[in-house]
Amino acid sequence: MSIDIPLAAVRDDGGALAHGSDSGCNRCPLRQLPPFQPVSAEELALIEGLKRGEPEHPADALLIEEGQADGPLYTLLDGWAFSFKTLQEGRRRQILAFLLPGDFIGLQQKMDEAATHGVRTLTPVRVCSFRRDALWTLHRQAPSLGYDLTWLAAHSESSVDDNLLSVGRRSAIERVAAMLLDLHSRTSALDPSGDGRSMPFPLTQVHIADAMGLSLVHVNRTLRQLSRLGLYRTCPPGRIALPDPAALAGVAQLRWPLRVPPRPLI
Amino acid sequence: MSIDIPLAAVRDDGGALAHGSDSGCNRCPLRQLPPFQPVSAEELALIEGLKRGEPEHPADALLIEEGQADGPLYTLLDGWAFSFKTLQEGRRRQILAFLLPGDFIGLQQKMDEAATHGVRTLTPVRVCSFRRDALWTLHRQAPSLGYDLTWLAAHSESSVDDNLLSVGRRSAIERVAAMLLDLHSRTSALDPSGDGRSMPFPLTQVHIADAMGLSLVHVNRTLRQLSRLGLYRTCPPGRIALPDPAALAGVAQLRWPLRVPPRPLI
DNA sequence: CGATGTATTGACCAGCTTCAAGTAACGTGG
DNA sequence: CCACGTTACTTGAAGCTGGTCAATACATCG
Repeated sequence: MSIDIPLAAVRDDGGALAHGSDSGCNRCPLRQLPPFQPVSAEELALIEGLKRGEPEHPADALLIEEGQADGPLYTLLDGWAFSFKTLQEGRRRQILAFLLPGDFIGLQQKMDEAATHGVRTLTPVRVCSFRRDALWTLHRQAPSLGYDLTWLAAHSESSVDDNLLSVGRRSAIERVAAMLLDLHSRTSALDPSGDGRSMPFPLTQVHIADAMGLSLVHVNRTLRQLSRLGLYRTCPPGRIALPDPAALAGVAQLRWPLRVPPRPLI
Repeated sequence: MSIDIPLAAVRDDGGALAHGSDSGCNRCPLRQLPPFQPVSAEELALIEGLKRGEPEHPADALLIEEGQADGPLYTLLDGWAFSFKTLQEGRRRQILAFLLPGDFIGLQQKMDEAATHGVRTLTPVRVCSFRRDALWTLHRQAPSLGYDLTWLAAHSESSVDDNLLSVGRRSAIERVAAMLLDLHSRTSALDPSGDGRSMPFPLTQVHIADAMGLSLVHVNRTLRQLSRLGLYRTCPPGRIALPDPAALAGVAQLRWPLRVPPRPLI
């Protein structure tokens, strides 16, 4: 059994944030990375004013519970997570999207009375925690950041769209290949020093199955098949290698390379 | 039953609601319907200023093409449409969501260089067409409407989330039942004078198949099965009846009734 | 009155699920 | 340090859900 109490056991080291040009957010290592668009000093100050801290959560922790009424608002700083929905009791969950550093968490839940999907960590994570009213304040005080929020919401859908296309219309091997490539592209963009062939991979085969609408057993067979084709290899601990991404893209019915658009970071 | 705090703030500082204005948008019949939240006179004026017209399109018309660079921006006023993605050549499309009056079309495409999904009409439609720069103008000049745009984007994902849950984790009969109930709830909310049992239904079985990740043949068998169970009946022309929605919800593994939250209309 | 699109049904079979069993890796406590 | 529990991974066998192919019926519309 995992720890399922969203806010318990979380240490929040907020309150000690500097408010100057040399402040914390300005030195946020994420902002230096190529995928993220620059922001003005004013925007940065506003964001920093809404920040509450950088709590950490362990692996396999529930950040947002399905149906939760007034959940948190985060930007994922470090680690992996995923959003999911479940059908009734006991039946397997459907993973909607995998969340990587820079992804915004809780937007959807804040737009509704109750969270329509849950969010759970895959690895230990560090998040940037925002005040409960951050969404409205961002919109009101900085239209450009409000626009960015709409951007994030729209692209969050885009990611689910891709997943739905896979689950609805691709065969098992195509689905798995497409998923591996998607994660490969996104992690590569976040790690300019990477070798472009191997990547961190904290998912178990159960996660792949839950994301792709497949059974665990069949995911295993499919991965073995990709192995035999020389398109997939595990390189412990917690990493995998994709020796030939272009060929994998051929299997996935995907045009390569995948586009990773520049994106706002809030 | 509580309204989200930021939303309440939006409405509070919005000033007097539009009552006596004689403008076109004010008389928009959609705005009178219960699912749609009221807007202030100022907001309404801004929206109206961005409006370009109310073009009509025939049935089965492509409103947005996949990959299109600078597409249109609409609110659907009358008729049905759907968004979709396709894999390569010849292979069947995946329908992502069905669009009903009040739904915003083109938001996602405006947030990217190119449309990530296409949009096609199901019936003849009338749309409210906006200027190309409407999104940014709305955010800049009326934060409350910018907030509404984020709301619309988030709920657009929510709809795809539901679909993904169905396609990934429900059996054929559960999927079809869930889809019928979703459309039933949404159309009922838009038609207070309806009888609550029958609804307009412009979809063919091919559309159902494309939305649910099933083959046409199997959709047909599934509908016949629901017929035999007394949960589904066609009542031409272009309508269906769901004699027992609660029982159908049981089949779909869905709690009934479905919540149709009050929503912004732009 | 063909042409087209939609619905329906049967026969066959493949992709995937389920069930079952066994292996490997790892951490924990005696 | 090893026995044991736990979790992840692997493989085989059997069977079901749903796909494909094919044929027919039916309606609408030039």
